[in-house]
Order: sequence, then C-alpha cells, then structure tokens
Amino acid sequence: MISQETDTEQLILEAAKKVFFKKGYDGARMQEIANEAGINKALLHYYFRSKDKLFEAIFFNAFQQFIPSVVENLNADISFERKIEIFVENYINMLINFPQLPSFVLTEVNRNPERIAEMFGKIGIIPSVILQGIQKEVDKGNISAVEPKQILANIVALCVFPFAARPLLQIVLTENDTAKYNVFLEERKKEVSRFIINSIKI
Amino acid sequence: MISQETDTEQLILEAAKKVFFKKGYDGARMQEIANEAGINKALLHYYFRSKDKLFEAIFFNAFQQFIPSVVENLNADISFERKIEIFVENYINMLINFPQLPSFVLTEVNRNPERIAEMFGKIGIIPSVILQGIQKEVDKGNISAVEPKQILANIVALCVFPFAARPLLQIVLTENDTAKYNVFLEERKKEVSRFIINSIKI
DNA sequence: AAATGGTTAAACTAAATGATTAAACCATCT
DNA sequence: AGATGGTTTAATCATTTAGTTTAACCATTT
Repeated sequence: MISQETDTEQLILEAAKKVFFKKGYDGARMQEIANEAGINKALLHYYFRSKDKLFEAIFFNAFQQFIPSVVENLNADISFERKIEIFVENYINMLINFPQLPSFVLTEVNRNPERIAEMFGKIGIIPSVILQGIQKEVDKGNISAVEPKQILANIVALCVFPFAARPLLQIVLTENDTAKYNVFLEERKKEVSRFIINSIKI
Repeated sequence: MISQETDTEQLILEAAKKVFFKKGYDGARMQEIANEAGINKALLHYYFRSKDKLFEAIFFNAFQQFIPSVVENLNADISFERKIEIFVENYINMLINFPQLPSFVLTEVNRNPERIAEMFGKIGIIPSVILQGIQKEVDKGNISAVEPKQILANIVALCVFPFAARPLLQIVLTENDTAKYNVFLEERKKEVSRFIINSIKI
C-alpha cells in the first residue's frame, strides 16, 4: 500500500516537474502532466487537490535546490579564494545537472515576487550571513574594498546567467551548437573563479 | 483617420506590453489587455487578428531592445577599457529604464527557444563580430588571453542578471528594500566595468 | 441629408481546462 | 467467498478564454 502511494505520488511529482519546468505554471496543463505520468487526470487532484498545490510542491523543491547553502563552506578553515573556487565548482556542477532550474525559478519568482520572502524563511537561509562573511574578508584586508553586495551579485550572476539565458547565449557564443556550449559551461567552472578572484585581489 | 488608427493601435500596443511583460504570454489575457487599453476585446482582434500576432509585435520590439547594438562602439577609436565603460553604462541605463525587459525576454526565450535564431537574422545582428572584436584585443596584447566567449558572457551576465533576478537579489542583498536596491543598481554602472577591466588586465 | 467606409462594441461560439463525482478496480483481511 | 478501504478511471461540470459575428457608431464625401 505504502509503496503504491509513494510510487504514484513520486510519478506525479516527476511528471509535474518536467512539465512545469518546461512550460511554467501558466503554460502547464494538468492533462499534460497526467499524460506524462501515464495516469488519469483525476489522480492528480486525488493526490494534490489542485494545480496550485501541486505547483507549490515542485516550486518549493526547486527553490530550495536553487538557493545554495554556503554556510559550511564559509566557515571552513581555508582561504577565501579557495572558498570561492569550491563554491563555484559545486554550484555550476549542480546547474549542469539541473540546467532548467534557473529559468524555471527566475520565471516563477518574477511572476509572483511577493511570496519569495517567506520562502527564504521556510528553507532557513539567512542572507545577511553571507554578506557578513565577505565583509570580514574585506576587513581582514584579504580582498580589495569592494561592497560585499557587489561581489556576491557578481558570483551568482556569473554562475547562473549562462543557464538562464542559454537559448540566447548559445547562438551568440557557440553558433547554436549544443555540444560546444556544454564545453563552454565546463570551462566556466575554472573561469568564473579566476575571474572573481582576479577582480577582488589587492 | 490615420491619427485615429495609430492612436488606438498604439494604445493597444502599450497595454499589451504592460500585460505581457507582467504575466508572460501564457499568463496574459486578451480581456485584461482590452481593459488596460480601455477598449473592447474585439478591437484587439480587429487590429492584430490573434493573441499570437499581438504578442509577436511586443516580443520582437522587446527583443530588439534587449539585444544591444555594439558595433559603432566597437569601431570607435578609444581604448578597449573605455569601450567597456561606455557599453556597461549605456546598457545598464537602458535596463534601469526598462527593468522588466530581461525577465520578459528570458522567460519567453526559454519558453520557445526555436524561434530565436531567426530573430537575430531579422534584427540584423551578427554575433561573431563582437567576439572577433574582443579577440583582436587579445591578439594586440591589450588584455589577458581569456576566451572572448567568456568575457562577453561575463559582461552581459553582470549587467542583466541583477534585473532578471531582482525579486531574489533584492531580498538577499538589500533586505527587500526597493530604494536600496535602486542604489545598488546605480552603483553597478561603475562597479561592473571596474570588475571586468580588473579581471582581464595584463 | 444620404451614402460610404472605416472603427468600435455587445453578444455569442466553440474549445479548453481545472475540478468534481460516481463507479470500477484491486489488494487485504475475515 | 464476501466485506472493507484505499486507489484509479470515465464521465461530467462550470468556468474561462480566444476568437467571430453582427450591428451600431461616426466622420467624411457626395
């Protein structure tokens, strides 16, 4: 019984993720999700009551995955440069595994910006910690006196944007060649940290 | 007569832009556009035949505005660093004036990536020119030997991302304070070019 | 002022879609 | 075998929505 339930529920979640990621909330159709899962449309409502609820499950999960937890890394006893290298490598690796994550989250976040604040609360992330961590490095004189805000924005932008804007950048940068663009993304793991470190070193 | 037509047509375009920018193609409703324009829904179809056609008009315009034309700037007889400063300042200024442009274009580009290639043709932009321009600077030894692809991606990412991800970044960076975030965006005009130049100088 | 032709609106249509209901199904227990 | 209770489906509902039709409107021309 239980295995039955988790199986179907899981099946639905995977199908819903696929469809929502591709079409967004407004473009997704319950029928299409049902087809994708190979089940009857009424089952979706049986398990999740409404499109909203089903979407919420998918979105919360995606949001959690998209917002990186950097706290452990920040406290580690290594140089700031090394911290950046590790973060960038890990985060871009994750994005390579879930390439539609940025465009999905950004689209939905823009569609409904109000509910985002409470989302941060739910996943227990305190943004200020990261900024303070960077400020400490400035105070210690390890990096040049740039506003932590700007540094953090730069790191995230450089990691995420190539995924969020892939359809455009793939044309502009690699003649719309998917394989070439994948190479470009691989190279960014080293390139982004080199770039960041270069720009903030004393 | 003519002024009548262009007036109504313009009215529709402005209303459509407002609604499409906020809700996206799938979330937008013809009725809402009509309300926004203060006219009857049938008039939308009278002037634009279909939702698709109306959207196409809005999207083409937005796309054109979003893709910067850098050719003149690239050929100007000034240092590469100065070119970057000018581009970044102009582009971020434009984005400050049309802040929803990035999220709208990126959302729609991801929803329908296939049609983008021909869009570039229509607006007469040859992406390779920009990359070649950067390569020339590398060859001349003006900047360090970084792949032009990476440099261009970095410049665009740093300019666009703070607008595309504003609802998230505003919480993380400026405690969800709109005025503070606007200051942050202003500061980026200087910050981004400083950042780029620092990272590619020999 | 009557006719003409473009413009606007009200009413309507057909299809799609999220949601509900009621019945069928199926495994487990007695 | 029959009852029980959760699971799945087919059929249906109510609403929304893009698009159409028909008539009213209005300025210009004759």
